[in-house]
Parts: sequence; C-alpha cells; structure tokens
Amino acid sequence: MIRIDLDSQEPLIDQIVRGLREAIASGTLPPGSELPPVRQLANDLGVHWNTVARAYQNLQTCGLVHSARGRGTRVTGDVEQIGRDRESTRNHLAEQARRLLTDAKLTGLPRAEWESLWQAAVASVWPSLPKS
Amino acid sequence: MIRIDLDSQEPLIDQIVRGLREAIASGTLPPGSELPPVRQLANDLGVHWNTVARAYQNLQTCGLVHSARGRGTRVTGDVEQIGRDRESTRNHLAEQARRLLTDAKLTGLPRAEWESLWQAAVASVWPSLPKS
DNA sequence: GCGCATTGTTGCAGAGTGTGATACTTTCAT
DNA sequence: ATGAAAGTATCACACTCTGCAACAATGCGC
Repeated sequence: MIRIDLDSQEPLIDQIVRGLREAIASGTLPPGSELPPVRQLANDLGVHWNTVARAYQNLQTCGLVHSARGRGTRVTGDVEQIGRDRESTRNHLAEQARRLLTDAKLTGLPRAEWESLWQAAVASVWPSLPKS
Repeated sequence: MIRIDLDSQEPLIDQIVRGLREAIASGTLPPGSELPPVRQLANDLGVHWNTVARAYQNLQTCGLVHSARGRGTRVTGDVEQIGRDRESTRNHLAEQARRLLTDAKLTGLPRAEWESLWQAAVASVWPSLPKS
C-alpha cells in the first residue's frame, strides 16, 4: 500500500502519514474506503503497530480519516473540503514551494530533467489534470 | 537576514539551514560573500549561537559554505555544481514535489490561488526566470 | 445473550536528538 | 605580544520517537 524507509531520519510516523495522505489525495484511497488495521499495515511495513496507530490518530486530527475501536479506520467523506484554513495553509504551501525550488536550483539539475520530474509528480497526485 | 519561528516544531537548526539555503539559492548571499558571525546571527534570531554554528557546519558538510576558526564563514564559489548526486537527489526532489502537490490538493485551494502562489515562489527563488 | 477475536487507545520506559551552557583553539588587528 | 573575535568540541538537560504491554470498545459466531 505505501512504502517507508526504516533508515530515514524522518520519523516513521511522519512517513506513514505522508504516504497515506498521498494515497488519499491521489484517489488510491477514495472517500469512505477502509484503511488496513493498524497491526496489519504495521506488519507489512515492518514497524510496531503502535506507530501506525499514531499515524492514524494524526490523520484523524487533521480530519482526513475517522477511527473507532473495534470498527476500524476509514477515509472521511468530503476530503477536499478539509484544510480550509486559508492564511496559514497558504503560508505552509508557499514555504514548501520555496523549499522545493531552492533544492532544485542548488542541485543544478538541468531544466529538462526538472520539468519531466515535476510533470511526473503532478501526474501521480493529480492523475486527471491536463497541464500544470 | 533570515527569519525563523521559535515555536515551530521544526528544529531551529533546520530552519536556519533552510533560510540560508534559500538566501544562497536566490542570490541574496552570492558566492564568496561572508555570512554573519555565529554569535551575531544568533543574537538577531534569538537563539543560542551554538545552534547557528551547527547550522553552519551542516551547510559546510553539504559544501555550500566554508568555515574556519577566527576567519568566519563564507559561501563556496561554485554553488551550482554541488549536489550532483543525481539518482538520490532526483528522488529527493520528486518526493518533495509529491508532498507539495499532495498538500495543495488536499487543502482544496482554488486553482488560481495555487497558480499565483507557485509563481510567487518561483520568482523568489529564481528571480530571472521567464515562466515555470 | 455470551464469549471471543479483532480493532483502536492509553500509559510507561529506553534510546536518540535538539538545544543550551561552557571551555577551548585559531586567526587577525593593534 | 596581547587581546578581541570567530569557529570547535564536550557535556547536561529536555523533549520526542519508538516499542512494549495492558486496556476498552465493537461485532461476529455459537
């Protein structure tokens, strides 16, 4: 379902959250669909199931999923209407964009490679969009 | 020179590194220019100067700056030729791009706002570029 | 209806990391 | 040569991440 890097310095919880967010955003995990039980996903990923449980909690705090004891965890209905925080959200996006562009520039990646890389990312998240 | 958020959960060192990277990438800190002494920048930012020193070390490890006792820290000459790692670098960029696009989609930001935000980021990092 | 498997939740302990404090070494100006 | 100024190295405390184990709620089969 998702992949994580056990040796990364990025916390496992954050990696799991990110992977699930991508799955939700891209439609791999549609609204209403059920996430795997924490123990199962944990087993697949090779981490303690508590770590997965905390990732689920994290997503629940953001309103992306809903968990309940004994009933599992499923994706919230109207996913697209969540983060309507506006001001702070836009700042966060802007900062992330600057970070990405900074890295792209400092690595000296040729323009063409950068373009194809970017388009691939767009396609993976927004499979239905014509052009960025 | 740069700005950080003392209350952020992102480590201070990382924030400082990021700010300096952006300054270097955008040309605010041109190759050969001198960075402020650790104690001065630390004072400006309101953190311990040891934290700034570690940010400088971090940048030095990446080859972006060079530090020496008693002589200060300055930006490396050929900044653009640093991260030529290719494979891993491209993976890192791709992951960052997916993350950004995921967030953009999940927040449900209108297309127009997203476009202007993106263009603003491009302009701030790549002041001389025509269009993304 | 009752037990039992399954699911997520909570509290605790150890390892690792970020931050600050302090002492040290090198360089440059006077 | 002396002292100010710049970065380096080591230690200590606090916080967080991760794993562990006990717990609570739900639903299924008998």
